Parts: sequence; structure tokens; C-alpha cells
Amino acid sequence: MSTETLGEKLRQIREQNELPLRKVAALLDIDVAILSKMERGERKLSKEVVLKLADIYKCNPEELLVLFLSEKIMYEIQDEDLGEKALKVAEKKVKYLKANKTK
Amino acid sequence: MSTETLGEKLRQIREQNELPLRKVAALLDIDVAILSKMERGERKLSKEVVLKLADIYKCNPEELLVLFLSEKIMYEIQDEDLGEKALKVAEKKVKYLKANKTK
DNA sequence: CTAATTTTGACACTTATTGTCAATAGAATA
DNA sequence: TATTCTATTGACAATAAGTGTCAAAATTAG
Repeated sequence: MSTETLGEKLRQIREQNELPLRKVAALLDIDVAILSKMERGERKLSKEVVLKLADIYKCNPEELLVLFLSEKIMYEIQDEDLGEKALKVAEKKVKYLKANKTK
Repeated sequence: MSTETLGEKLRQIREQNELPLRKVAALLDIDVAILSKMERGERKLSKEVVLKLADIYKCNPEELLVLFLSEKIMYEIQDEDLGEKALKVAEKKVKYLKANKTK
């Protein structure tokens, strides 16, 4: 399984597109320093930035968004013995909510 | 399935034990107002407080902790269409980490 | 070597979170 | 009803966390 972080993946995609941080940061309208830190996991990525990057790199936003969300989840349960149980409970809740969405 | 929040459950347990907020707050060494808000979901509970409450009420900490963690997870994916997918990815990661824990 | 790119750290600014307190409201009881 | 215990609410200050900006230093490419 892929153990790559979202930041690492984004950097990889950027390099494949041969775009310098400078240009991408300009498109995102953020400072180069921040984007550099985001790619290296020193600053948090926002959903907004992830979606803009998917647009800039013309890649599937879903994959990136799932990775983004799963990292946020992992952050909450890191080092917790009960993490797996909590995930299962959360899954049940999501399914429950989905089933009762329109009610 | 139980749609009860952790705060609601804690209040229920406290009332079953016939303990006033005042006493529990004193045992926790926090302000009554904060505990009141925690039970009503107006303030976040901390892992520390949850464990102390399990101790005070002499109940199984695991159940409370799982609920605590699952609520934190739910908070991260609320309203996200990709929430369920993200949960599955997170589960895989947890399993992967567990398998490689001692390596 | 020079220029472009990236990284690093300091700093200010804003936003979230947390604790403290007192006034108010509600419930139970004398 | 008056009193006391309990719980809720909101204002406020203190603290912590997150963000943006900048410039110097380090690294890489031409």
C-alpha cells in the first residue's frame, strides 16, 4: 500500500508537470514559502488548495481529496490503540447518516 | 444504532450515579460551567477528561474513548461525500501501521 | 559563476480554544 | 413563598494554534 503523504504526492505531480513552486504558488495566489511547506508537510493543506491543485495539474480531485481527508482522520487517531474501533464506529455513523439523509 | 453523543452519554451516566455537576467538576478540578458545556456539546471534551470520568463513574473507559475518537473523526468528514472512502483508506493505513509496528 | 528555485526562520496577525467569573434561571425542599 | 442547591448562559481575559509575509540562506540548474 502507498505510504506516500498528500504533500509528497503533490510534489511528485508538480515535478511531473515541470512546474516550479513559483508558478504554482502564483496560480494559487499564495506565498511560495507556504506551498513549499505544504508539500513537505510542515503546513497543513486546505481542502480549497487541494481542489485548486487538482485543477492546475488537471488530475482527478477525488483521489487527492480522499487522501486529504484520510490524513485528517489519521491525525485524530494517531497512536491510539482504539483507532481501528473508532473508525468502524465512524463508518457505521456515516452509513446511518447516508441512509437517513433525506428523511 | 445509537445516535447519542458522548456528552449525552456522560450526562446520563452522571445522573445514574446521582452526582451533581458540582461534585464531578471538583473531582476533575475544572469549572462547573465547563463540565456543563461539555455534557451539552458546547465545549470539546479532552481525552484526559474522558478517562478521568470513566474512573469517577467506575465505567469501562474503552467504550467512552471509542465514542470520543469516533466523534473527532466524524467532525473531520462531516458533510463530505468522500467521507466513507476516506474512512476505508484510513482503516487500511491503521492496519498497515499495526502490521509494521515492531519493524 | 550566475541565476533560478527552494528552504528556513523570524515576525506579526488573525482565529480558535480554554479558563474564570458572575449573573441568571431552574428545581427541590423547608 | 422563601431558601438553598444546582445548572445554564454570556462576557471576558489568557493562551494556543493557525496563517500570511518577508528576506536571508541553501540548493540546484544552466
